[in-house]
Amino acid sequence: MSTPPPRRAPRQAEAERNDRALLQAAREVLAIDGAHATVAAIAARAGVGIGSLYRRYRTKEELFQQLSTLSLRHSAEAAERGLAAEDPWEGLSRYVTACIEFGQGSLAPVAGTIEVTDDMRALARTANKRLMALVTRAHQAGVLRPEVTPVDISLLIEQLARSPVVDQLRQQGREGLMPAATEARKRIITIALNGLRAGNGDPLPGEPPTDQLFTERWR
Amino acid sequence: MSTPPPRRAPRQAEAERNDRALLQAAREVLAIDGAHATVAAIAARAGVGIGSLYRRYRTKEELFQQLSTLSLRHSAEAAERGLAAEDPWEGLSRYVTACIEFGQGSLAPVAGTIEVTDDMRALARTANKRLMALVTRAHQAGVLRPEVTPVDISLLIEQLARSPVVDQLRQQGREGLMPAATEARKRIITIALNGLRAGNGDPLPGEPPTDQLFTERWR
DNA sequence: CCAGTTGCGGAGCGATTTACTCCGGTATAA
DNA sequence: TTATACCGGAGTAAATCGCTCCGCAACTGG
Repeated sequence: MSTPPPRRAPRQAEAERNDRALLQAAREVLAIDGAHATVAAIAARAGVGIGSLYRRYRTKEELFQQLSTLSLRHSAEAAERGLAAEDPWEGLSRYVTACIEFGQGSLAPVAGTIEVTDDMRALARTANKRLMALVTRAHQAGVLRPEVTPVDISLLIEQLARSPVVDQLRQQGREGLMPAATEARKRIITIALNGLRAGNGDPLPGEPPTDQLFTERWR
Repeated sequence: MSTPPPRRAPRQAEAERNDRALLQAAREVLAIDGAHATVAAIAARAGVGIGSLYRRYRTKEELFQQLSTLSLRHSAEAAERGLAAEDPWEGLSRYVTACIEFGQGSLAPVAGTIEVTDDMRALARTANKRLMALVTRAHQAGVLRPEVTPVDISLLIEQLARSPVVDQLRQQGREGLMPAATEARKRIITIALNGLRAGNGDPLPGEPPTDQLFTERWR
């Protein structure tokens, strides 16, 4: 009848490692399989049993929500770091690079399939506000093509956030070629970033895109 | 006992229309669902019965092989047109644009899952030879960044050949936003092409990628 | 060493989805 | 009208899905 004394969980460290592995694995599997990503594939890639996944997240949707929240938080932080940089171009290009490397783009396929929480909405607003500041500052410094809008930047990030080469080599298990693929990917990103700089090449066609393109997909 | 006179097939025109619709639908579904694309989804998007699909192609693999062959043929032809252009930059950039618009990138997920025919190998060789010529000519004219290799170009095409925004809006059936998405996509492509031009921005990092990255994936 | 507790992996479950077959019906040329 | 070539999609066995459950291993306090 006595209250048992509080005890430190025996295997808590392993649990935390597993959680991180699950989140990273989920990003990778989502990048490869898109909307058809399965919990079995995620658990397998994390080197973790299915049971452990379902102890931490009650459903597949809950896992994806957590993934989205973390991604948005990371994006907001990256934008803050970008604004902290002295050089406007450095700030913007580091923001873009950070978003790409974190695997922001893996989340595209879950848009519309999960319920958007208030947390997610607030983080998205913050990140977007900071991105606008980054773009404005770069425009004023004259280092960014004047026609480029924040939505252009977001779409460019989304476009570069998945790497067909890297994803497919991962899927085929050809780990030996991965370093070369990662290097090649960095070159592609550099090319795209160079295309954003002021003074180079053809003007951008069409009207500036509205952010409806970006928000509407999450319903 | 007389030989029956040759007759024109009653519904042959419809059959041809269906074939074209199937191929286009396959490209779209592959772009959205990747390796998990199903025959049912392809037939439905084409507005055609499953039976009609299987009358034309004995298996799913046969359909994908035909798709790959057509895509390679298109790529070789686009490179030829590029070489025919007078301006070296115009020739290269039209080749890139043509490859992207044809949906070259939809095929990435089928790499390694289908048997490569001799036809496909020959077409790939031709296309690659012409791409090398395009790149060399652009280098000699001094309009292309000197570090850029043909493999860089191929990887850039692959990177741009799928559009996260467009694909997802299609999947969600939001046809109303598609024109805006298509315009926005063109801006992204222009940005990337501008990044290829000589004289702008940072140098490309790392070693030039080997074409092992590109060939190995088809086993 | 022994209990006691906590988290582990994965076999198994019912429901769904898969590639593909088969056949009754329909559009078209003669 | 009749013959023919092609159509759509219900149906089939097999595979796969998200998720539950439980026997077992790893760790802590005595």
